[in-house]
Amino acid sequence: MGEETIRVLVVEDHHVVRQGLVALLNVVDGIEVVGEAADGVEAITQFRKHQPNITLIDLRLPRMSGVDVIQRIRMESPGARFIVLTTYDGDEDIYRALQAGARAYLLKGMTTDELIATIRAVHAGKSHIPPAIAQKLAERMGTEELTPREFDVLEQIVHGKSNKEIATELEISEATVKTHINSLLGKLGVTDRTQAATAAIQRGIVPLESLRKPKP
Amino acid sequence: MGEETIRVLVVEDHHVVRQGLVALLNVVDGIEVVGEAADGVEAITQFRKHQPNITLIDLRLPRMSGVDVIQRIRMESPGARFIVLTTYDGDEDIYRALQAGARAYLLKGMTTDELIATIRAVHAGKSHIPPAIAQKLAERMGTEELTPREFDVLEQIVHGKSNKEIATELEISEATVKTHINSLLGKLGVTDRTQAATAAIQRGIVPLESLRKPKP
DNA sequence: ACCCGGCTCCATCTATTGATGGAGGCGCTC
DNA sequence: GAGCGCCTCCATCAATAGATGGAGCCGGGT
Repeated sequence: MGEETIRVLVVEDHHVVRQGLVALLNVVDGIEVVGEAADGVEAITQFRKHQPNITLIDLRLPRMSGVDVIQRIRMESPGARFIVLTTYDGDEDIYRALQAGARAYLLKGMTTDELIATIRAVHAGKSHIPPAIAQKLAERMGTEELTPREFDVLEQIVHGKSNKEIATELEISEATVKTHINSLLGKLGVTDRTQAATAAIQRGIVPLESLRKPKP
Repeated sequence: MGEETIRVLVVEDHHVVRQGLVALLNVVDGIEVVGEAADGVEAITQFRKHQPNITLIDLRLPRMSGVDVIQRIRMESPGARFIVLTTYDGDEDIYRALQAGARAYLLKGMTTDELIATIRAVHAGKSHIPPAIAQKLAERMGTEELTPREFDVLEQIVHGKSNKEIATELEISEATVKTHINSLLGKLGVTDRTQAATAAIQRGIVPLESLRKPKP
């Protein structure tokens, strides 16, 4: 195995980073970049077109998230192999990406050698999760899952809503909002809504980007 | 002007991104990468050693922040020219970097052509701030400055402390804490501590990284 | 059928938070 | 030295937030 050239698709929205990656990989023996995509939708198009052996993918993408792309492609091509490549290390994203079927998770701080070694390893059928990431996953395991409703409430809290506003927004009573808050505080291991908000952001449960714009 | 080769120093902690940038720039006519640094301290060493015309620098660096590096180097070499290159667009960092003397601020999403054009422009003595960034700066201008004490309190709020805990931590009375909170809420344009916390994170006033570890 | 977990609601009580107005000290600037 | 902004403290009040315990409904699984 590994005799043939490894065909790679690079999905990354930052032009310079993507072009840099392509430049770096194309000079490596046995690796060929067969396609590039700058957003999630393009990623799927490019995947179908080139059927790469390995897809190097960032999770933060315009139009469709990396996690969604992985899920979607794996439905069509269960054998597809993904290496997640990202700067961000929010626990939640790591978890979701691996759930979706990513074989490896690399932070952008790794060396070129590590990247290449990982590409070869994953192509050979192996998985690779760095110790630092494995650590976070282990920590996460202890964490209880939030119920859908608790998640809704948490989202509103992060967006700065009061209990009354949340009640109106979700069309439930304020008492129920408090009930949900009470249980999510417990699950997150925090003691008040402010801690819940920062924890949610820090762990990537609620994306920071959702704060930028007021809302429709 | 512009006859000679532009000597560039690349400061970026992510290996693949840095190597990608170097690879991209070195094939450009009239630009030569004379040095690389992966953290703030190394950046200063490399600057002294190579005296580059342009320093391409990320703000998020280990050991010493990009803003500190710019300030430090500008004290020694007031003519030094910096182009800030970052993914993150927290208002506060933009402001501080430009204050410190950066001539241009680019997001990593730009194209290679834009990057090269900016390097040439800055070398020719011009400045370059993209419209999106200028926009944020303008918005920021309307914002009142927080006093040192208000900042201390805000920091504690983001870290999930109660008023009582903040009072103890800062060795002031709870009443004083409330006074500070009241005025910082006004300055931030929010109505409660939870909104203050998310706003602080979103605007980059309190770095998200400070949440990772509890603290000594 | 029974049980369990999630979602809903309720009432009650306490603690925390935020608003307001007033007040003295301190250091800087005009 | 008068004025100004910051920091400190105080008291008081109203609004929110959080804890607790109890309750009914529904859907899935044993």
